[in-house]
Formats: sequence, C-alpha cells, structure tokens
Amino acid sequence: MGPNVERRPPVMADVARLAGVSHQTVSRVLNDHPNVRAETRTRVMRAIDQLGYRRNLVARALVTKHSRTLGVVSFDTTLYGPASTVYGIEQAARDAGYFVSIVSLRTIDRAGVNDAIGYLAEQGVDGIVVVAPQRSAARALDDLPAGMPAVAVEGWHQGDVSVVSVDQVEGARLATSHLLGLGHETVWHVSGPADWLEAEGRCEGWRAVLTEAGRRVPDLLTGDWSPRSGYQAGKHLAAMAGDVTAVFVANDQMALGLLRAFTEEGVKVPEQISIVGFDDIPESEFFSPPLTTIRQDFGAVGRRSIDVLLRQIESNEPLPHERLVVPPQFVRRGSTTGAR
Amino acid sequence: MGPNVERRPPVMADVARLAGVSHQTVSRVLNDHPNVRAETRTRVMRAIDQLGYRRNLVARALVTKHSRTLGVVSFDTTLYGPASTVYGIEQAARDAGYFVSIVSLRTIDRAGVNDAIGYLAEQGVDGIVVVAPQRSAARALDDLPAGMPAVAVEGWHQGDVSVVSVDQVEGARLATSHLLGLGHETVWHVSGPADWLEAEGRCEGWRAVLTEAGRRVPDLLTGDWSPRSGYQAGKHLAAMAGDVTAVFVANDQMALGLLRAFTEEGVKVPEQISIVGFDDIPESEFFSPPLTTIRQDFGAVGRRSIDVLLRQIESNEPLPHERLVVPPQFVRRGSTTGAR
DNA sequence: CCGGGTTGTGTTAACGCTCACAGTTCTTGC
DNA sequence: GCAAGAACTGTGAGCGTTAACACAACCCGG
Repeated sequence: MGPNVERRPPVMADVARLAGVSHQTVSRVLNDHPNVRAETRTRVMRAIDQLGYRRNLVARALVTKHSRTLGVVSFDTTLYGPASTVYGIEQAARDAGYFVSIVSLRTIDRAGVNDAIGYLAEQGVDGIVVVAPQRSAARALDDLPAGMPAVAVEGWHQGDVSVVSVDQVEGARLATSHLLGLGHETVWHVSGPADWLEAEGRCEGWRAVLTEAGRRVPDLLTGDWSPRSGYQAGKHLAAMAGDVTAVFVANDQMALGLLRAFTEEGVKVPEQISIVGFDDIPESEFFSPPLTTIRQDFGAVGRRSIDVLLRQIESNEPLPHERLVVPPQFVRRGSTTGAR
Repeated sequence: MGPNVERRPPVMADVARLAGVSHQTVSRVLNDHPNVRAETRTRVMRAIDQLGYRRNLVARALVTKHSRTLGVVSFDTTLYGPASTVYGIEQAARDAGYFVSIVSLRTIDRAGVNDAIGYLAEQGVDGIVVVAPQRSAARALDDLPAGMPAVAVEGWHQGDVSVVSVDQVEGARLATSHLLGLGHETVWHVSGPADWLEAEGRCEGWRAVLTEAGRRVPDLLTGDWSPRSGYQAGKHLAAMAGDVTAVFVANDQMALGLLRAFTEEGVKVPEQISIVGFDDIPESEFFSPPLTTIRQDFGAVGRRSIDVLLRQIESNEPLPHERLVVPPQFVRRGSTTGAR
C-alpha cells in the first residue's frame, strides 16, 4: 500500500504527524486531558486508529515511575485455596486498572520468596501481594525493598506489613463447637503441616474450644493437605473407631481421604463418626455424605488485599499497618450428626 | 548516615560514580559481558550491593524492545484444568527467564479476549499464550496485533497460530473403548457445554468409537463441568437404570455429581453402572469408588506451549505454525467393571 | 479596543538504560 | 623495544513517553 513499508509499529510522533499536531497533543488526547479542542481530539483519534497505534506503556512507566502492575507471589496455584485467592486478587486488581504479574513458587522458603520479590521489584511493580501461608515464607517480608508497598495474604505477621486473612481460629471454633454441640464427648483433629500458619490457626481454635469446655484433647494427627494423607489418618482413626466419634479435618481434600478410608473399613459417616472439613471446595457438597465444612471467602480476601495495597500505593506517606480479617462461614451438610 | 539523604533509589550512574567507572561498564558487569577486568568487576559489584542497587528493567525494556514478560489470557483459573495449565505455563516461563502477566477472564467471549490481548500488547509483552477453550474465544486469535508471537492452548484453530493441546479425541476413545472392552453394550456420555472445544473433542471421540463398533449412540446429556450438573445428569440416568450400564463423563467433577446421584438413588457403581471420568483431579483417587479416568498432563502442555512461543520470539522470521498434541493417559480404578 | 485571564497547543528536557563507536591500555611476537 | 592487534573502558545518542514551561489565540468587562 504505497510507500509506507515501515514495519516498526507506529509511535506517538507518527500519529502526531498524520494528525498535524504535536506529539504532546496526542499524549493529551490519550490521557483525557481537558484542554484539547473537540475537533483536534477527533482528528487525533482518527489518526490513531488509521495507524493502529497503541501506546507504549513501558515508555510511559519509565517517566511516570508507575507501571500499574502489581506483583503476586504465591505457592502452588494448583491447589484450590491459592488458586482462588490469586483469582480474587487478579480480578480486583484489574477492576482497579492494574495488571498482575505472578510468580508461583514450587517450593516455599524464605530465599525463594525473597528472590521472587526481588525480580518483581526490578520489573518495576507498584506493589506486591505475598500469599505467604508458611511461617518461613512470611518472614521473607522482613526484608522487602525499602518503600515497596506490600500486603501479606493468609500470613501471620507482626512486622511491618499489612495482613489480610480468613479468621482460621474462628473457623476452627465454629467446627469444633458444632461437633460438641451435637453431643460428642470430644473432637479429634487432623491438622495441616506444622509450618503452615493456617494449620496452626485451625489447631489453636480446636484446642481452645475443647479446653474451654473442659474436654480431653486427643492426640493430634498431622497431614499434608493431600487426600492421601487424609486417607492415612482415616485408616488410623478407623482402627480405634470405638473411641472416636467426631473429627475436625483441616481441609476438605483430607476429609475426602478420611471418608474413603472409613468406607473401606466399614465405618459409617455420620452414624459412627461425624466429620467437619474446611474450605468448602466445589466438590464437598457432592461427597458421600455431603461434607459439613467451613467456607472461606477467597474472593473477599483478594479484594480486601488489593484495597489495602492500592491505598498504600496511592497515598504518598507510609500508612499504618492494618490487620484485616475475613469471617469464615459454617456450612452444615450431611457428614455430622449427634453422638450415639 | 552522613549527607546521603537521597531517597530516590540508586541508578546505574550512582553505582558508576561510586565504583569510579562509567555507567557503561556497570551495564557490562550486569550483563556478564566478557570484556571486563576481574578487578573492575568486583569493584562494581561491591558498589552495587553497597548501594543496594537494582537494575530498572523498565528502562532496559524500552531500549531493547524486549520485556522478558509473557502474557497469559485464561478463563476462570479457579477450575483445576485452567489453574494447572497456567501453573505449568508460569513454571516453564520462569525457567526460561521470563515473567508472566496474567489476565483471567470472568466471562469468555471474543471481545473480552481481544481486550485482554490489547492490554497485554500495550504493556509490551514479548508474546502471548491464550488458553482459549471455547470456540468464540479461539476466534479472537484472528485479530492479534501484527507480528505478536502467540500460541493457543487447548484451542482448536486452523488459523494463523500454533496450538498446543491434549488429544481430547484420543482420550475419549480410550475411555469409551475401555468400557466397550469390558463388555458393555453401549456407552452413555455426559458432555461439557456445547461451545467448549474440549467438550466437542471428547464427544467426537466417544461417538467415533461407538460408530466404529456398530453400537447404538445414546442421546447425549450435557452439563456445564460443575458437580451439580453431573448430579442432575445422574438423577436422569438413574431413572433409566435398566438401560444404562456405562457412562463416560466429560470431567471428574461431573462424575462426582453422578456418583452422588447414584448413591442417593441406590444405584451401585460399578456393579450396576460403570463410570469413566476425565482429568484425573487429585480427588478422583479417593472418590467412592475411586474413579477410572483419563489423565491430562497439564504441566507438559504448559512446557510445550512455552517452547513453541519462545522459539517464535527468539527467531526473527515468522515460523510455520505448529500443532502439538500431548497424549492423554488412561487410569484404571474402581468405578468400572464388566457388564452383567 | 485593550489588559488579564482562560484555553489550546508546541518545545524542550528528562526518565534509566543499551547500542554503536571511539578511545585507551595491555599483550605479544619478532 | 615497537608495531599490530587484542582487551578493556568511556562517550554520546536515542528508545517513546510525560512533565514543565512557553507561547499563541481567544474571551470578556470596563
């Protein structure tokens, strides 16, 4: 089409030339600056889509010092919890006009989280969300680049950073009280891995309710969140079926493992043993029996954390650090019933 | 600490000044350029971590025209499939030294995908991966910005772009043949939503095997991937339990719904009805009974798509478009058995 | 009909880096 | 001991945008 064989994508100057204005006027049109004559504006617009011009946000970021990109550091986004949290974060960020750059760690440790934060900082993100469910990872937040707005999600931390999380202790209390309220003498607990903050919180809530009610606190069983580990715990519990009448399991996947083990061993749920899970994954409602569980609102967690982060970014002074807690919700289904 | 109260983060020039070299030498050190004296290198390095300098990748991207960032467009990354695919993509990208910027669509349509691609292009990504499981979304790839390297994942497309996907047709053939091989007269199918390419492929494979074997092709049932829709299909099938002895369900979540419905209706699996799922989610092994299913290797899909994309980015000429297919794997478990 | 404010537009200089090239210093062989 | 080349280092320009300022054209009341 004529002599225009330039393969280089058009830049602002090209648009300016075609529209017969200066590049700065083009910039003003693009940024909705008020002082542009309507006629000029349309002329520029026409030139823009005639050339198929797209502005270069990299150049813009260089001068404004704002990339409108947020960094997210997470761990194994294959799991329902992290995946949902990250999804919530991404949605909230985009609604606010921000991009999201994700680093999903394979193994989670302080060095890994630190590296990830470093990469993101170099890349020029305006702020960072760290989904730091493990104690060791949460500690990496101590050495954030100075002045980098950040927020921790599901991380326990008393340091220099705001935290948004679901109230794990309360969730565990809900689960345990429910079981006690049904008349069970005590409640067993299959917890998550020791280093996880969520596992810790759930364990704490469970223990607290039992202690307050003056009940015996049974030995703790520990899994790794996987259905398989729940299955193993289930085999163990089935062997002492007489003693056990109620189990609070730290997540729904492990609860499924328990269910499977109990089925194999001929232990009836809920007739012989009642089970409460945690998370309310989409599958739980269709387990056999449907699982009584504690729902976490991951979407809310994502939105709240972006709120906090953007407030930090958009204010110039450092803001006081907040601790936001999202309440969990009890969901009664078929896996729990009164003691014999 | 002395007069150094500059709050602005250090730049290359600052490092250069402190090390007593030119900014260009600092750049050379940072980029592992060979021709730098060892002594100079260490002097620069010392200056770098004395100042806590981090290079500004935005400025670098502006001049090199490469951001080392890849864009990913996906849909509802809360689901196991998309989440796993995106995870695989992110891992592979990071291993290759690239960042990943994600846009996770709420609803999937051509306009949405187009917008997302537009945003990513402005942001200066070097290439784009589109996880486009729906026909309408896949079509958005027709109007990619010219010269933008791209690859479609799980997308059927005969156009101008490379595609990486799991062989859905083959997976469905595996499932259906297994059931037929067990002696079932025919196999029913609960498919995914009509517009989904995966649903289509699975349906096609199922139909093909049945036709080739000269069997009756039963009416198709359609779900929406959710356990609930599987539950509804299950209720329907249970009502005609006499006729139905084998069902191939288009994903594991719906299969769980079927299982639940059958349990409620007193239909025994696999004694009365055999079920095969698709995906092999981590839970499937612990369903009651454990689910026979078709495993998709999402990690491999992610790696392959990044391979293809990087080859496009790193070569200068446009490469021929490829069609890479990852084989599915049959996983036999307890939900299938021979016909009466 | 002329000064002072508003409105619209252009000019120039950054932003922090890499590239191309121009120097400078060090080797090396004869 | 000196030319020729290799090894190392410095200089200047430019990537595409926005910010800051300068300037022209217009409006209005006295």
